[in-house]
Amino acid sequence: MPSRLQPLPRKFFERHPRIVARQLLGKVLVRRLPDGTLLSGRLVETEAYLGREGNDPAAHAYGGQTQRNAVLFGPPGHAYVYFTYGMHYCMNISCQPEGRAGCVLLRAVQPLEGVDIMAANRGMKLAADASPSRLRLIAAGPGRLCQALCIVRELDNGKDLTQIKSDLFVTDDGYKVPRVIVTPRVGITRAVDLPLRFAIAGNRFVSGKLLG
DNA sequence: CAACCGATCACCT
DNA sequence: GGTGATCGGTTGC
Repeated sequence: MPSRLQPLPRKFFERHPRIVARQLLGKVLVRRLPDGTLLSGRLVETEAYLGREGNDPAAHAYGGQTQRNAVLFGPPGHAYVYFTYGMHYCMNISCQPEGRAGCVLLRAVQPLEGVDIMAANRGMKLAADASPSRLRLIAAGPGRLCQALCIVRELDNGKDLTQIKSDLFVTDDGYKVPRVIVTPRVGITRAVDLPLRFAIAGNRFVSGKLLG
């Protein structure tokens, strides 16, 4: 029961985004809805974005602090949720000590609890015998992940994910990641070659093609 | 299947 | 006024 477990502590997120992105693989993202319903999924794909000192032109923090990206410059372990392409949210977690703006983008989860509700949030009707390829469409990709878990900028941006009472957090259920694949990041036009995308090798719930 | 395109808007220059 | 850390439908090989 991931829900009973503790949120990962702030120290977990205080490290370099590359380390945090790697270490988040296999952890469980938990969302508690207002009515108490639990939605959760195992993180199978993440991307690191570096702070200013990392000289990462693909990162939102690259141009310095603005109103939009202010959360990234705050303490680690907070949600940075932004709206893009006119219709999608993306969720990141701030990393590194306050003042340094690294973060990790959550790109995909393998649905665990509340699968039917997450599918419904995505406008899908799931048959009882839904195939893996269909289950994949629930949360493979940062926009899908947010839609499935009801993550929106208006309510979730800036939320502290390390509080025991938080309705959005990451926890460790003891799962061991068998093998990790590292690739360049997806959907960016600058720093396209940096190997900062991490995924669980062979996992079907990763966005794009099956890796490893 | 890969490639392309349209949707649609917050944000920054 | 241009540009996206995207998605899903359509087109065409």
